[in-house]
Amino acid sequence: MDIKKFSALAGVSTATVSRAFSGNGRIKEATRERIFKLAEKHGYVPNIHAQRLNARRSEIIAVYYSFSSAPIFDYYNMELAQEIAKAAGARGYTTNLELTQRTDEPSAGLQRAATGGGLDGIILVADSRESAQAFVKRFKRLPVVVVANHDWVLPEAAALVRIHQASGIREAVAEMKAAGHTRIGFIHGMADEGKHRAFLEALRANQLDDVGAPTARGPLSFEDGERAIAELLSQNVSAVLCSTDILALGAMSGATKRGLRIPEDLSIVGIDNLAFSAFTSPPLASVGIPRTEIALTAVEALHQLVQDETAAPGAPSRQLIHTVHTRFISRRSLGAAPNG
Amino acid sequence: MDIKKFSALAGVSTATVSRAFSGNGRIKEATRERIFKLAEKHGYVPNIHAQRLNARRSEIIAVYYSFSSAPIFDYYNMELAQEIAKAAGARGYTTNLELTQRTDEPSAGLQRAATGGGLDGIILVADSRESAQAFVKRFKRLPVVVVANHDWVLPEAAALVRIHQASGIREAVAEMKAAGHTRIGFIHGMADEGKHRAFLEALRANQLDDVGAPTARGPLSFEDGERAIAELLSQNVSAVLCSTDILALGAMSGATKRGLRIPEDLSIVGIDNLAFSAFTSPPLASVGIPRTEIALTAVEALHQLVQDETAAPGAPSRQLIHTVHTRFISRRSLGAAPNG
DNA sequence: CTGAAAGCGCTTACAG
DNA sequence: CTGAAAGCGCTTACAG
Repeated sequence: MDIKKFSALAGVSTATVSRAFSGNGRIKEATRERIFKLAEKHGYVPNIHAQRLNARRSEIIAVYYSFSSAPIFDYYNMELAQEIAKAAGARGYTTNLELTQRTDEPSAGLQRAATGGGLDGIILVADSRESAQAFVKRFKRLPVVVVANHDWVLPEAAALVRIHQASGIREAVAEMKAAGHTRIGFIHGMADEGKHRAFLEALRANQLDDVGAPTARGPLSFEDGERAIAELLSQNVSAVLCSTDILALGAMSGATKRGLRIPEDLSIVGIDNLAFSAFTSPPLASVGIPRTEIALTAVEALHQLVQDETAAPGAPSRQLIHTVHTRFISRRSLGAAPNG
Repeated sequence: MDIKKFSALAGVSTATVSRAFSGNGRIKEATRERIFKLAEKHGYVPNIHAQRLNARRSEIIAVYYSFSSAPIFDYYNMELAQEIAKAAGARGYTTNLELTQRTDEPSAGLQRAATGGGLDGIILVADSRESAQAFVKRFKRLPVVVVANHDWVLPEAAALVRIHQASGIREAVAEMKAAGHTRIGFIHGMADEGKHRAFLEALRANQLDDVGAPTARGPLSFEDGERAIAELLSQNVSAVLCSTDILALGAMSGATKRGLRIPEDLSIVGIDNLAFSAFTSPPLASVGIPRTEIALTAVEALHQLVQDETAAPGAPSRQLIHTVHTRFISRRSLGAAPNG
């Protein structure tokens, strides 16, 4: 049943049917109602592709993750994707779940949709400036919002949502200091120079030794965390900040295996505040990322770009920059220093 | 740049350009190459909505979760959605990430897409027969694959992927028995009658008391697990099977808080085998769900339905039923019974 | 308020 | 192998 058959059946023109469904143009309330009733009865629904073809708009966005090396679609990113999908849905957009094996090579589906009008825009979650830049360049014509760590400057991006990791990290280090820790280690994640820099700054701000701060590489998995903590323990740390909660959980596990109690013998703090981090044993103190705020901000920014593009196609617009702040979440894995 | 401008520019008809891109119809290799070069140069890409309008096909599917009460889009479902998106991508489909607040009311976007031709099909992950039936009825015209627990019969569903929870649960109980456990408790999740029944059967199969087996309700969160384990501990269990890993983690946490060591004093086993369950402390023994197999099977089945529908629209086809088996994954949270 | 008709950007029988 | 033309199912100026 297409609009032609249906309009004949309803005894009106296709134009009238179209107006009834789109809400555009004047139409008598009575006719509209009659059309709706009939549509319901005969199961007529406008074809969405014909509408999109006309509108040159799809109401679909994609969330894409661009990483500097291995692709990670881990819990953190899943939770963020969820929030974005929710915020996008509230704005009338459908969200594509994009997963890809190669970080430097968007999937064929994404490519196709993005260049062929199948996507109104993309929210790019990127962990390195280079990959974000490459991505933005590749999809020059499409509205792209980049969600990024704080200290990036990305002139090419039309919109930028920056996560100010430093605020939460500063709070975390202050808490550690307050708990009597003076020798604090750091476990690296992927492409986390920003976090590490913020950590060093926080040490200085708290009159702690930043030059001699013990460091170990993750970068990614629970096992990486287990391995890394072993390294750090030989360097006599009493507390460790980890670049991600996953690494922190690995670190807790590794320390426990070595017979240490957390937090009595060793304090561990993560970054990300995953949903389950509140429920590990002990519960993991972590730097909380405001996912909902990030999602809302990114979707609003994208919507703005889409609107602007509609209003004045091709017109250069001012870069939108938003910054969201992180906050330390205190939990039992951070305790008093052993002999403080 | 549309096909008209571009074909003029290339000095051929729109038909030829179309054939170059679609791969349908004969076309001289040389012309095709020339067209590709030119398209690359001028940035011409066929409009995807026009193509879909013609094809009456979108190459988009949705994964939808239908739950008997509160909506849950937890780690388990996220991991499954990932696998489905991956399998779908390999088949050329894009996957929509559907999240909804009301379980009985698909989102407006899903509704619209599903009925307006925006979706080729839906993979429905359902935890109750009723909700699955209602869903299938609602989207009568659309290919729907239902991913469900084992013992469902769902005549309305065109395709069914059944997760045979009983096989893994049987193995789990056998292992507990082998470890000397004779009094095994169960923590309920949501809509998990199937799992519970399998548990009772497994007890009987192992000559254990199924009538007196202590039981507590979850149903959902870590906290639920913490609460439930407290109930069970007063009933003198030495091992507990939990309906989900999340509940199991809560149970471990609750038991630990009460001063019990796992597995020395109490053994805990989950169901789902989440990615992080291998890394909790102690690592959580669990019934593994073959997510990749489920995803592949579901996508293949859906693809099959789509193909059938294309070949013979409206023709009733045989119901596709696949069963995938679960398996017990042994880890440290299951140990010898205290005084066995 | 409603309709006839052109147009959105492709594809595909049908001819050649 | 290639082209002219009708068609996919809507929308929207333009008239009335």
